[in-house]
Amino acid sequence: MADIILDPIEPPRSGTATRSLSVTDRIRASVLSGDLEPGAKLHEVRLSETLGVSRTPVRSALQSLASEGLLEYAPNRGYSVRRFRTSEIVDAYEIRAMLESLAARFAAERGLSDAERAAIERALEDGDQILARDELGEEERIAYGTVNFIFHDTIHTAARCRMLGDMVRLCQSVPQSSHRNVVSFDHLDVRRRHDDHHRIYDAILLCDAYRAEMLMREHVASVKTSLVRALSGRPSPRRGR
Amino acid sequence: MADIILDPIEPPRSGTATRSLSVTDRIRASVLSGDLEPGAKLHEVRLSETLGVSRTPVRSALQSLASEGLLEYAPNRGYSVRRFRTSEIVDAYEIRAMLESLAARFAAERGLSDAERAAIERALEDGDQILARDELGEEERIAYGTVNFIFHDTIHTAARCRMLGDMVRLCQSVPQSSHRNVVSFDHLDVRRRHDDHHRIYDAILLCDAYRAEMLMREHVASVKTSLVRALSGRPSPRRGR
DNA sequence: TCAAGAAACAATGTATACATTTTTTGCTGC
DNA sequence: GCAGCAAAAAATGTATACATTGTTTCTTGA
Repeated sequence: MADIILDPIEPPRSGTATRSLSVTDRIRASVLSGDLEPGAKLHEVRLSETLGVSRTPVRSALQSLASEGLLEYAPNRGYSVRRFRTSEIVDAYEIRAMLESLAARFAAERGLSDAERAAIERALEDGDQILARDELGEEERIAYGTVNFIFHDTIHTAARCRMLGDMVRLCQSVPQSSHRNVVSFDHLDVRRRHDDHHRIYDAILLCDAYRAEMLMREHVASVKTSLVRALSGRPSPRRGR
Repeated sequence: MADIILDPIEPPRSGTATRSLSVTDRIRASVLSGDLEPGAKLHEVRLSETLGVSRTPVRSALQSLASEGLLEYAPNRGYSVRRFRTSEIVDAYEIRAMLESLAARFAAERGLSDAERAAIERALEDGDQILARDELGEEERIAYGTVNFIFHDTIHTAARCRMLGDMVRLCQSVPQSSHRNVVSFDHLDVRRRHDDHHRIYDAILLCDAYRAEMLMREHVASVKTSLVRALSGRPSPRRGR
């Protein structure tokens, strides 16, 4: 039984958000980490006992996670962990490519704030520094993952479109699709994609909306390609350099 | 007070779905129709009394609608009808253009079932017939709205990508963005867009993924253009014909 | 032995009471 | 009259009891 890993929710110390939100985060983490296996049924009473809360916040959390697409719901039959086919995970990257390319276009059309420019430039410099080395250790990978996240997230913000940000988040809340995995690919691929970041930023600065869109679309699509390659077990092709 | 229009929920006659779902549909309709004004606060007790149910299904419904993006939620402060700026409604069409163009590409790449081919061809023929007249009455507009919906919905189905369908639905669940409005534009615009449908279907049949994508993107974007024109009060330009 | 049905069980759906937080009200003092 | 604070009111958050639905198990009959 997989829900043994779920420790009780903290006592209601003030300043904490509602129990419903805490429980939601806890269960979401269990699903995304794979501790709760796909297809597993989520019993309200069992969860409430494990987490030390009543069924009310548990039900609220399950409903939230279902609307995020992480759980399946059937009336009178409860919730279960959604099964994601590989094709769905790959398709999620195609969708992200469309959404993020639109975000890049919006950012180019609508301009960056000073803070956003600073954040991106910082992310680019930090990335340059991390990738200067020949080999990447676990620590560097995590660090670059953060840098990568900041770059993309800042552009989503600069797009000034809440719905777009929400949808990108939906794409990312798919098991095995988290941004952590992105950096676990080939070193050369990561460098190439960091190069993409520089180009995308240039296009946005120049208000070249078309180029920003196309570059971002290709950028995200290349992650899909790397993913497919990794899933099929084939090594990444050596390009002439 | 606007929630007078909400009649009580039907008694629990069997065969009906859960009260939570009924309440969700009821409140969603009130929000989309504009009976509940943007920014209005939704009090759980008041709603439960008006609808003749307890707070439990009301809370469930409010949470659902918030995750659909129709309501705002703040912990300990409840739910209110989300205000949509005009820019957000327009942006929703840009997002739809990206998503539906991807759906058209997927449909072209993955092929149509016999039933889907039949459904689209039926929609195209019905549309031809409706638009053959010189003027469109209210009845014809509603009929064409249905035809238009079937065309797009069938392509979403043919894309074989649940996440894509879910996201398009999110785009459509924006006030003033319902497909009903699409047909209330200029007659020539509607004809032009029906022509688009024919071309898109051709491209999908020919497995021309690139063309299907581009045509669909322009198709949805043109709705945005019509919307912007309608919002700004300018008449649609007469093109030479 | 197996299919069909009924009863027991267990799960989810709903109502309601209580707890906590937010908002309002009204008082006090300047 | 108004700023600031305290108490009261009202709203949301949570727990729990009950209702309804779904599932399992056991019995019964062929």
